[in-house]
Amino acid sequence: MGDAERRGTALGQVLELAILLNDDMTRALARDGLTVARTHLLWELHRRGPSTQRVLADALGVSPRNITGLVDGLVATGFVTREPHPGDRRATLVSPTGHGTRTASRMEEERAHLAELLFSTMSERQFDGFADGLELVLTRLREEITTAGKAGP
Amino acid sequence: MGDAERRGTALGQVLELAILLNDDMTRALARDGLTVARTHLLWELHRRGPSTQRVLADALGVSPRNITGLVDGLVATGFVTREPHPGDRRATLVSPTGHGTRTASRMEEERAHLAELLFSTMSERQFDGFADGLELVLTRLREEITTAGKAGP
DNA sequence: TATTGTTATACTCTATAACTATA
DNA sequence: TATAGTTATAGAGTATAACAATA
Repeated sequence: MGDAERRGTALGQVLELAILLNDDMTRALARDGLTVARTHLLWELHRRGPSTQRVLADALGVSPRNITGLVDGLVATGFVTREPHPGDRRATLVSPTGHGTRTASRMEEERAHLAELLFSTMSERQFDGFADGLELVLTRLREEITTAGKAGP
Repeated sequence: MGDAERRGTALGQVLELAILLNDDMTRALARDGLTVARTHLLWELHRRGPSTQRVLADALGVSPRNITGLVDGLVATGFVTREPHPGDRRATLVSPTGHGTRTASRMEEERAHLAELLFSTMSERQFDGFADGLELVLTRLREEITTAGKAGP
């Protein structure tokens, strides 16, 4: 196998990994009554503590209108609450409920468990080699994106 | 840094890589008037040649109704055609247009270019280490999915 | 009776634009 | 005048269920 072909194979595997991880997460979240987008919001809230919708819109990089919808869904399913912001009557403060906090914490544990599961079969040397390559690929991709912004399927 | 922490960092980087690749592809496809889902269909068509919608539904793992919508979009934007199936008057045959075929071919080239860009800075040894680890991670994840089907965010 | 694709209906994520209430 | 969040509108992706035409 030539270099180009081996690189193509590796890229294919990276893309497959991305798809499998995404599908797996989507399935797992659905069991909790969550979607990927709503979980992303819950996650930011878990990290930042109670926040205005404006802050969340900037954090997630989506429109304020979109945040309204995501918060609507999370309120309806009991993961967050919407309360008047003390001090700015235009704003609302979104906070995780107990259920929301417990769910986010559990997801942290499950993520650690997944990391363990994926990497525990590797030898120290294998893991280091993988981690080094990963770091390089990520750096290269970040550069490429800030430079131009183009890719294939 | 302990093992658990290093594994957590690596998983985080894998997830970031997945997100960056997805965003990058979405942006690039939008310039061609395509979306990820429509491109996936065009791609299958490019590989399989003219196919019925039923076959495409099975190939993409989505509902026949969804294929109707995706094909509608691709017909409207000139990437594929819908014709009566000779031999089964229930079915329709979806085929790539010249534009569709050219676009798919160009995407193949761009993909090879991306692989080159991501991996060309690595030494032979680095690449091999990364590819080995990637193979292991993918195998482990596939196992996990067929076994149960659970993960974190 | 089984299969192919459609119409009908619904939910989620996403965006822009116009508008309300407040700063 | 500027900001926070909403309503209004729109498009894309996804699903199930009912139905038509054909096998």
